[in-house]
Amino acid sequence: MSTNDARNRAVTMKDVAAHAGVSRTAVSLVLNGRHDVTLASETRARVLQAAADLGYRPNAGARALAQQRSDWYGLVTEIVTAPFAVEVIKGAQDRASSDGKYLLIASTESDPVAESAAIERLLEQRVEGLIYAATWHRAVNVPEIAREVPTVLVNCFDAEGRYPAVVPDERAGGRRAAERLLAAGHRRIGFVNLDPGIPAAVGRREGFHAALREAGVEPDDLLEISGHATAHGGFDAAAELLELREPPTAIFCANDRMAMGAYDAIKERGLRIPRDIAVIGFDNQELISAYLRPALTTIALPFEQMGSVGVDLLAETTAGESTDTKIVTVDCPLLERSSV
Amino acid sequence: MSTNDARNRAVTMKDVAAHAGVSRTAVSLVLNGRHDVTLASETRARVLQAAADLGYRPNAGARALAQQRSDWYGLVTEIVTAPFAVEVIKGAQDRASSDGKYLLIASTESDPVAESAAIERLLEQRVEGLIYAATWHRAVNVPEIAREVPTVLVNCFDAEGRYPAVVPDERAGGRRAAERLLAAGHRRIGFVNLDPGIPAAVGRREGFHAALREAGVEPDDLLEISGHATAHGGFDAAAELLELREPPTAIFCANDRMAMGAYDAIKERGLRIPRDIAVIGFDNQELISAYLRPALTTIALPFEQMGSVGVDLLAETTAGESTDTKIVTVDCPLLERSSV
DNA sequence: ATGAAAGCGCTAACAG
DNA sequence: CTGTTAGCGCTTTCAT
Repeated sequence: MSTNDARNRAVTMKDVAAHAGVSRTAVSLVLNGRHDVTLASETRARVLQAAADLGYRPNAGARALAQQRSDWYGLVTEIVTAPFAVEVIKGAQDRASSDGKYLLIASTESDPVAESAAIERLLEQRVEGLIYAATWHRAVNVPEIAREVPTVLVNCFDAEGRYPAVVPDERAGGRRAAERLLAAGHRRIGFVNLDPGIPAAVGRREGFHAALREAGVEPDDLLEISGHATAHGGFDAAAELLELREPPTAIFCANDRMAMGAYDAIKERGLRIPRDIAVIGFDNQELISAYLRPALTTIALPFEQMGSVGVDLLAETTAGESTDTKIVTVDCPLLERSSV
Repeated sequence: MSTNDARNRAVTMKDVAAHAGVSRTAVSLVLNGRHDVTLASETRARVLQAAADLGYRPNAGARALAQQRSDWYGLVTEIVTAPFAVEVIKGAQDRASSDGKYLLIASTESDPVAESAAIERLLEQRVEGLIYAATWHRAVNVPEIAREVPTVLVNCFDAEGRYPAVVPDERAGGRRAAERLLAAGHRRIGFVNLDPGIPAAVGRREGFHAALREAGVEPDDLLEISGHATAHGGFDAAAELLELREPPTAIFCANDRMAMGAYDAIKERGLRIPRDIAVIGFDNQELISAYLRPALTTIALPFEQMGSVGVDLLAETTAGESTDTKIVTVDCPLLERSSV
């Protein structure tokens, strides 16, 4: 057990040096494992022993000040409303810590003023870079102040392309969903899409169509509905689809919440999933998709990976290896469960 | 737009002092809004102007070093698996920032080694206190190292009572659920409980019984089942209840996931909620409860509030106002929706 | 190989 | 009311 606690003045390098009978420099060198300078291995051992004896703990702030380098990245996100934010954080944190960097997380509520203030705070802490993450894929306006430090966007992008960004490959995801359904033999596939215009709706639809055409199926407008992106929206849209003269044998819901609603509409009609009608979702919102009956086959949004790729991009930029504002796209894998 | 950016050496207080033609002390005094000393308001104005001109931004780390006070709290939690962690973070962050404190968030995966390491890291950053939050209410073993700094537990408690803690009032929650059902006229109420032994199961059951007895209803063992705490577990348990010779007219599910399963069991039998049978949940896992059809009436777990109370407790302890390890209990409100 | 000394940006006594 | 001085804990030349 260490000998210092919050009450006693913390053990410093000076104490360690004194205890080991060496200079502060020596201590610093040893403790930082600097092998570019050669020191007597006996000295090294003495220092290590002294540090252990005294329960020495480096002061990260002091080191940052001396080195002019904080080892911190700031992550700003709308944490409150975001079941997804957690995954981005997880991915970013893991990746960052493998680089010896830490994450300072600032949550905002998409209030631009609060957002700028939050970033200001991060800059006062001298973060070396910023990750700006959105909860749904879209164009964003990053506060100007973010330009003072390398910044990368996650699950969003700058309308004028001024920042590097990482976003999900919506198109490939839509294609993958369609292909899965086609592979199961479906030809009449209903599509319950999100609000038209947003990147997720556009991309998923494009991929969906591309896959259909490649399989020789012409997309049918009658089978496509844009619903309100909730369970209720999914319920209504699915109900509409099922009332068609020639109803689809499968439904692709552009998110899991709508799929949840579609399940209800389907079950209400006494139909069985997937025997009578197959359903595939998008997002992989675990809480829903894993617990629906039957469990929902869906396309996952790779939040964790986006977080980690975001940090990669940031590391590159910080290191000055690259200053171009490329947009990296990450794949949306299929999660096979039991609804197809 | 400010005149400094990441490339140029940042503007320091010295620069501001020079620009304003005053001493560094004066700058420090003005910028910290110290009204205990009196300075010429003209000086004050000059300093402010200079700071603005130069785009001065205080260096939080340097200030912390000088003041021997970081203004940081560390929050450690199993973030990955936790849809709830976010809410605790939100509550804690809001409360902390109103005290001028920041939160350093460390996520662990309930691996004790990683956990100690994470705390070690926080201590290196010289956090003034620690909040240790669990994702489900239980007794925990906090790493010894946490003792070096004031620490409070959220949604968990130390088996030996060595730390102050804030936990949900499970008992009152269970009582509230029962009372709601009783108020709707139900007398035969099924109870699908969590794994026996855990605080949530024990407390909710006690409260449930207490309310029943007060209403003159004797708890009936036949109506109580401990299920696996998932949608499947809820499905099976509800099915069992519905097969009873005298089935219940309402079911209290000890969490929303089980309620989700119960819905399916109920609907499969052609029964309507709440007309034929009422359902009440616990936890208020929004993604589920708000989107089920009908939306689920449930008892909310007050994560956000626990986070904020946790910070309060920590502030007290840090300020030395209190060193006792009291356990604060916070209320679980009823969320009225449409299933009762 | 080791130690002395300067400095990172800021605060806080204390003297003017 | 202002300026000087001395740290805070650590890193990093630069002599020795």
